[in-house]
Amino acid sequence: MGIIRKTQSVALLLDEFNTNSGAISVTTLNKRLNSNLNKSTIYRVLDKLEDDGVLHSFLGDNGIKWYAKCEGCSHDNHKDIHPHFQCVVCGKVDCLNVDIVVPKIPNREINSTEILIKGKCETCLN
Amino acid sequence: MGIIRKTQSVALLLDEFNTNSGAISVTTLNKRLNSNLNKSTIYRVLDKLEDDGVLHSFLGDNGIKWYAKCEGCSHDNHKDIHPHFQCVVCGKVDCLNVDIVVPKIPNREINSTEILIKGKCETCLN
DNA sequence: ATTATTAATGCAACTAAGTTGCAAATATAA
DNA sequence: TTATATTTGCAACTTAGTTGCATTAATAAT
Ligand SMILES: [Zn+2]
Ligand SMILES: [Zn+2]
Ligand SMILES: [Zn+2]
Ligand SMILES: [Zn+2]
Repeated sequence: MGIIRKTQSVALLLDEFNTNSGAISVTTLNKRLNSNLNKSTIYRVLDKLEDDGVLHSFLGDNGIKWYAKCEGCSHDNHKDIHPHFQCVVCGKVDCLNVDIVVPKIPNREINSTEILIKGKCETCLN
Repeated sequence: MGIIRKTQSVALLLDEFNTNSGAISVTTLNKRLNSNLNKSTIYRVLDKLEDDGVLHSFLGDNGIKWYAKCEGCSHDNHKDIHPHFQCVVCGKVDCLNVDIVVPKIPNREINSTEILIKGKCETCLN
C-alpha cells in the first residue's frame, strides 16, 4: 500500500530527491535525516513511495539499497527500468537513460534485468 | 592473499562447488556447513578462493552474496565476467555464458558491469 | 470548531549478513 | 620430532533492515 496522508516525513524525504540529482542511498538518507526521522519511518516511507511509482530502488555496490525518482511511473505502471552507474571514486550513482539489449536465453523466461555499471563519473574522470 | 595450506575447510568448501552445478549463496553454505565449519572460516576461505581465481562472487536478489566456480581464471588473470540468472520461483542461480553489449557512456569510463537477470529457470518454466 | 477515526510515527528490541581480535589448533617446513 | 606460521573457532561486534505496539497526527465526520 502506498502513501495515504501527506505527512512531514513524506515531505522531508521527497525534498531530498527534489534538491538532489541522481540516486540517494538509504544509508545516506538515514545519516542526513536521523535527527528528524526515525529509521523505521524512512524505510517505510521509501517503500510506499516506490509502491506509488514516485521512486524506484535498486542495489548498488556492496548490496546497499538506493532510491531515485521515477519518470512517468504510477502505481499501476511502474516500468522505470534502466541501468545504473556507480562511480568507483566518489560513490555517486546515477540513472542511465540507455537501452541495453539482453538476448533471449534458451529454456528460460526473463522477467527483469538489473544492470549496475561501475566506473568513473564525469567529475572524477580527470 | 590466497590459499596457502590445503586444509579441511578448503576441501569441504571446494567439495560443495564440485558436487553442485551453478552458484551457491553464502547463506546456503553457512547452513550446510555450520556443523563442520565456523562462519568466519567460511567467509575467509571463500574470499581466498576468489583471490586465487578459483571462485568468483556476485550479488543475487536482495544483495545476498553468491559464489560460483571460475573457468580459466587465476590470481593474475581473474576475468570470469558474465551475467547471472536467478530463478524467481526456486531461487537457483546460474552463470550465463552470454555476451551482453554495454554501449559506451559519454563522459564516463566503464570499469565493469554487473548484470543479474531474473526470471524462470528451465525446471520452473512449466 | 470539536470530536472520532485510522494512518503514520517513534521506540526498543530483534534478525541476519558480515567482520575482527585473539588464543588455540593444525598444516607444512626444518 | 620440533619449530613456524597459517588457519580456525569463538565471542563480540557492526551495520542494514524488520517488527510489534503504544503514541501522535492527519483527515473525515459531526
Ligand atoms: Zn565520481
Ligand atoms: Zn534509476
Ligand atoms: Zn527455478
Ligand atoms: Zn558466474
